[in-house]
Amino acid sequence: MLEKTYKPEGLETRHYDNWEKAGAFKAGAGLSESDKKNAESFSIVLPPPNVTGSLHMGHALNNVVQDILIRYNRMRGKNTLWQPGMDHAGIATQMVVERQLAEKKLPGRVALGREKFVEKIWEWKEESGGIIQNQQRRLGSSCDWSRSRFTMDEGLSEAVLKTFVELHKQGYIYRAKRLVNWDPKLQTAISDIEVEQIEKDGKLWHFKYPIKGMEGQYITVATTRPETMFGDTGIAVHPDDERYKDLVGKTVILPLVGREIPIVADDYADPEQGSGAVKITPAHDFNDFEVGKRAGLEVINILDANAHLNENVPEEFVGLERFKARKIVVEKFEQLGLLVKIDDNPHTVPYGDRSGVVIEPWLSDQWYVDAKKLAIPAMEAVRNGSTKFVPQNWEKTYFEWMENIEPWCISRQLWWGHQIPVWYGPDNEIFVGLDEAEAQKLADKHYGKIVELRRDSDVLDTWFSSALWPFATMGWPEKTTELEQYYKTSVLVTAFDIIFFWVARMMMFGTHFMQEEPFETVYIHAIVRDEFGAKMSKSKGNVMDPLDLIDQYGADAVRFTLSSMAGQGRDIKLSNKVVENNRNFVTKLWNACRFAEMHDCKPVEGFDPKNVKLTLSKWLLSELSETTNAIEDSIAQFKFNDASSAIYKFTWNIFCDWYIELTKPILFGENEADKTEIRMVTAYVIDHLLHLMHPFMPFVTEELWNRFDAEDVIRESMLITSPWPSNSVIKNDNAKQEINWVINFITEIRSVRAEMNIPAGAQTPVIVVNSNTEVQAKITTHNNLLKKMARLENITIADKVPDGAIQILIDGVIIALPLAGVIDIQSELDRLTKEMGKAEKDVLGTEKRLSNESFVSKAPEKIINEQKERLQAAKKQLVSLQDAFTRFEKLKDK
RNA sequence: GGGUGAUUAGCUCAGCUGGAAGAGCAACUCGUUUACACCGAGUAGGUCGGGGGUUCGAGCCCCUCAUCACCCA
Repeated sequence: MLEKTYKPEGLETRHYDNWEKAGAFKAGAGLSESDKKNAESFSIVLPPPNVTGSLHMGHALNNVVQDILIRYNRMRGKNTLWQPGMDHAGIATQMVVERQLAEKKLPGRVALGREKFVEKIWEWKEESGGIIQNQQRRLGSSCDWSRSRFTMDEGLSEAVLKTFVELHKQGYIYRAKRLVNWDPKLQTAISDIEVEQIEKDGKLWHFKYPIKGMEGQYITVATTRPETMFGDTGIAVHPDDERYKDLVGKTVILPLVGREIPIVADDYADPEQGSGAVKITPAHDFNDFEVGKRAGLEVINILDANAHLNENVPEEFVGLERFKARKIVVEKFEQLGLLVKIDDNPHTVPYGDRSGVVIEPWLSDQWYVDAKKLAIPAMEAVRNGSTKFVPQNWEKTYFEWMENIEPWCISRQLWWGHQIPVWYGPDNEIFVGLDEAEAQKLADKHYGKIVELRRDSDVLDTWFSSALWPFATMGWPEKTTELEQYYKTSVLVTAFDIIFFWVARMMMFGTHFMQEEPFETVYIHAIVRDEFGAKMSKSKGNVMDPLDLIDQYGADAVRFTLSSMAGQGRDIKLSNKVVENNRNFVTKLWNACRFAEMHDCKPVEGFDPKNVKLTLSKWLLSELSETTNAIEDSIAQFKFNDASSAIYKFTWNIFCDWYIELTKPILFGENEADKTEIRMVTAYVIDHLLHLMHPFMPFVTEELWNRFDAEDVIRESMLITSPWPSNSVIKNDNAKQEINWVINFITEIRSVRAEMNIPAGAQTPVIVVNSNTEVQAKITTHNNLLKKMARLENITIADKVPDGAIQILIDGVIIALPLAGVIDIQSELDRLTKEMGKAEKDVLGTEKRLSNESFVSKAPEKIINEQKERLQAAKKQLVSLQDAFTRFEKLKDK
């Protein structure tokens, strides 16, 4: 006997372990060897989370969606692969370990040296890396853990090196001295998208620079970064700016430095901004760099890797930290009388998203991938529909990014990562090879003698390896059977803020190396926020831990919540309340099964749903059939919220609210044949339903399925690998109509009873007027049912509404409840008045519409007929209400 | 500054190619009965952000304004 409520604790891990032990997560699970080859494939690569990461709500949603797809397709007999793993998260991991060493007061990174430090990271990884994978298990994610990969694995590392060498050979990778986003704290270049632009209340300092050869004449420039003035190599004004027209071509003497720098004309200078003249510091600003290039200005780097002033500034300033330098520069200008004014100036400042310090555009030697070229086939794949975005409008974001893509800086000044396979000769000649021996061979050939080589100390950007994920995890560069079976993958599931990070890069490398894009579909889901719509963040303290929620409500409730919210636009606002409601839903399902168990509803082998006799059975099977269709269609369109609501409605509103209630008179009754049928149907429907629900709520369904089997039938498989039910049951409109009539009848009477404050226990007689044989047949068939559900004393047929009876109209048939004496006449008059008001409005509205000539001539016939019918019904209703009103009024007068 | 999206019941959101607005929660009323109080029955609640247009007909299409959010500069 099932307990009164479902208790997920313990049971979830038990099922999970069983599944895993049985190999149910493995690639191709549930299929025989020969079927594996023949079956259609369905594959997903999990966007690899950070090895340092722990599960947050976004991951949870992401996993749930993928798991629904995988479980569904696995049940449908597809050859499935869900490839999990992690990436090594260069910066994040290095930071974690450095922090840990510092906390333990152990020698730090530099003291340890590269080799020892990397060893420490591996130690850390073995011990505490990858917590997230166990957390994913708690959610029920059914990935093939036996295939789990790590971007620093041997195989993946090889693939990474090969990729680099190949791309270099093909001319897609080159070395260049450019401005990069330099993180002075982490001492590495970082990518554009790791830079967060934050709005700050800054200042705009206006400085006067003396013009050479024009005694007492100055040009005023405005700057947000006074300290960079040491690197100024020009002043730009707009070519059309009348104020400065005459000055173009002249030079100014840079204060504090004494360098002579030109005034140039360039569109970049905005006459509306500040003074209209802008100082140009090509080495320390991305825009200035471009201006400098156009005007042929000198590039002077004035900062070192720590963002302190270097030896390119006057001696007294050398070594100053950048913000200190700013203060001093302003003071000096003030002393010299060259400070014009200081305006408040809110503007955005770039911060490193990991380090939290202000990022410095900094000139340095780095390796680049020519992303512009690689982007072309990657864009084409989306344009020609080979890869589809769902929802489609995200392709705009993809194109937007791809079309404006910048060269991808792939070198990082870190120790944790794939060291770049580049060696330098004594004269800095570059040799690229898979290993040192190969590079040495090239060098020996080049120099004609043996020389000592020095390896590039930088590592590759983590995304360089993640970009290979969809195929390197399947064994590339080898030609493996996995690649053949599972590439291109069916779908990538991710959030929109990741389009730039993963999707774009995987698309570029996939199309380039595999000659085939990595994904059929890219499904983009929303971002999970707190109940007020704020981004969850540790500093705000509004983080909802999915594991807490699972502990509190069970994994199935969490999963169902996320899937039913998955359709929401860009933000999902999550609160405990919603999860609680879905926990209640799980309990509801549990109790429905409990009811079935109590009434001995066991699956019967050989039961054929086509042979049922009772209308009630036919109706339920028809609804089930429709629900199955709805779920299948919704999943096919990635509308997980629609699928969820179809499940919810069927289970709660159809199966529990009506079917179970309607079966009670039978199950508690005497008709054994009917009873037997209802038992079989109930068991069959539950069995079918558990299958439908399993992808969404794997634990409770597996548990129920296990406990809910026929005594003499031993389950040969677990629900997870048992086949998706075939939907051969045909819709039955007649049964639907009939049961809906019954439901309607009951609902209407209940409604009036409640409104009239008839005590819940009181049984009332009912008189049916204006009926026909069809209605009378229904009443006869369902007499018992109607009486029980609507609390009726009896149902009689008459041709006149008795005085003082309340009346309800269903499809033109009057249902009268003779309640004179029981109810308050005035309140019935009020009720009738209200009803008449509605009916009248309906009549008038429809009449008006039908008398509109252009409506009648232009609207489609179907609509016109609908309106006519509507008018008829409304009129009938109105007349009948008016009759009732008159009768009651008379009663009142008496 | 550029882009994207949102605005529907008190709250959170559905609403397919235009045919008289739906769900869950919350609120209120009432609970006979053993699947379930993590429940049941019922009630109330909306000028679909404002304005204009197209159409026989607009929550949906077009224009415009407003507010909010996010992304990129």
